[in-house]
Amino acid sequence: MKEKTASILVVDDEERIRKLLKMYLEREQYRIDEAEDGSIALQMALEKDYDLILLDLMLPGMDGETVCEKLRESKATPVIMLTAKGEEANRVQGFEVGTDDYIVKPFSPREVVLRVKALLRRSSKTKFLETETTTKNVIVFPHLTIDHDAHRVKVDQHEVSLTPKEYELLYYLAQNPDKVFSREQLLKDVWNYEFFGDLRTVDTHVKRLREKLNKVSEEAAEMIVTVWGVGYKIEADSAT
Amino acid sequence: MKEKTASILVVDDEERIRKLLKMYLEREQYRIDEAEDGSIALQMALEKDYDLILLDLMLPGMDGETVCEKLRESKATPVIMLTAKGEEANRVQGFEVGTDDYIVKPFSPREVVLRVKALLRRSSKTKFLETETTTKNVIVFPHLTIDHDAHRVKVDQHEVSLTPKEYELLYYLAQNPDKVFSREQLLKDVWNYEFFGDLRTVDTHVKRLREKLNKVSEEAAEMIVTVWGVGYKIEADSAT
DNA sequence: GTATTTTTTAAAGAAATTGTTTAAAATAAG
DNA sequence: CTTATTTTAAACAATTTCTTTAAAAAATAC
Repeated sequence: MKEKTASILVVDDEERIRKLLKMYLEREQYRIDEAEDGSIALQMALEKDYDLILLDLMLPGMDGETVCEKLRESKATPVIMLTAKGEEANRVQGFEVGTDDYIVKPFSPREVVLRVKALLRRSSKTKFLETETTTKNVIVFPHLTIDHDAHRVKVDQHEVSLTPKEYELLYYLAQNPDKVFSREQLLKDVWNYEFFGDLRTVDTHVKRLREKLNKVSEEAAEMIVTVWGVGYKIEADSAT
Repeated sequence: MKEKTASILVVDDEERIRKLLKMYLEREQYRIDEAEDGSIALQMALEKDYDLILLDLMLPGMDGETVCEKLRESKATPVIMLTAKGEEANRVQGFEVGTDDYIVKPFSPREVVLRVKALLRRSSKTKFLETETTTKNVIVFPHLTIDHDAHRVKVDQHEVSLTPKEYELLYYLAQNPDKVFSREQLLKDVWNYEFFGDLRTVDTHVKRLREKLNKVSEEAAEMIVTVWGVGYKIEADSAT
């Protein structure tokens, strides 16, 4: 099948959020349109066949729920809703308006990209049933295995329990083996967009991560490599 | 070689119900057609050989019973009837017009998927391969056994009596050992589609579940594992 | 219709995670 | 070899998440 880059409509009244999402999604080769007003967004979504819509709940013009509802009258475009934390975030979000997924603000860019990819994969899968390959999200290294669906990390068959941030960090590095990330970049991608903390925070997490891995296997711990003056990376071939 | 997936016709006048069913069934690799009108549904069912039909009782055009009756004149397609709560649900009349099973609204998505699988398995022994999650009738863990047919849970040979929700929750988790579910997802799948309550509801049920299991065996209780920042899972190998 | 059980909500207390700070160790460079 | 810089380590404070408890609401049985 011919690969076509998906086009995505990003709807949020805050420009910095739109730009942030746009930047990260364009990096993944998606084509991005923006809207800051609900009713305009609806118009756009009706005119053009987007592959996915990222939709803020609270919007001028028309709120996200209503946009979604009205859109559903004629289209089945997948929708990911963005909700601010207080905004009944700890309730089950209704699929009654036809939302496919939702993300709570402030999110980490990484999270959004993952969810977008997952939803696009799901929705294209239903379109072409032949693609029945059960996409298992498992990353395997010589001593380390990360099963993302089960949210489980194993070092030499031993399960290692990681905190959320530790897991996120490891998973992010593992997704791009051998690629070095600066502390700034890791903070930007893995942490949420409202966090502007100390760069040493990354060090601390790396330290704790190594510690936990090292309890099982020294080789596994040594996979997380320090690149002096630059940052950190995961080394795929830790031929120690 | 391509594997054949079952095709299902979903008939309901409410769009959100159709979409809901479609979403959950497509997730199980079934192919879904929709109809909102009774007589149109009948036409479709006669033209195409569906493997199963999910049929709402109350329908515009022609009610579910009549659809089923007329269909039976020429076809034996398995039918699951959907009935609203008050809607003469207690009358097992449904079976007289050739219904194979019936589900009372509001149902939990999980329930429908289980019933559909069960009926498909019954109606065609070898025609279809089991989809992703194999529905077993007895699930056995080191200290815990769940006999779904008997609706009975045993911890180290001792029967533990659970409330309906407690049982549903445990059974759902047990069907996907080691897989982590968010509270959100548990509420969506295990609770009925009209429930939009608090995420903490899950915590309370987990707590009581652990409590009951713990009365018999500490190991059994510890099988229900909290994954911080993510959700809950059942651990198959509780080799603590 | 009342009583009982089950489910849900709410709120306080406990536990775990995260971020900051400080000091020590390691590395690179002169 | 010495110094400056960077990274690691460890301890503490702040925050977040989870558990527990109790009480209200809903469903079910009597």
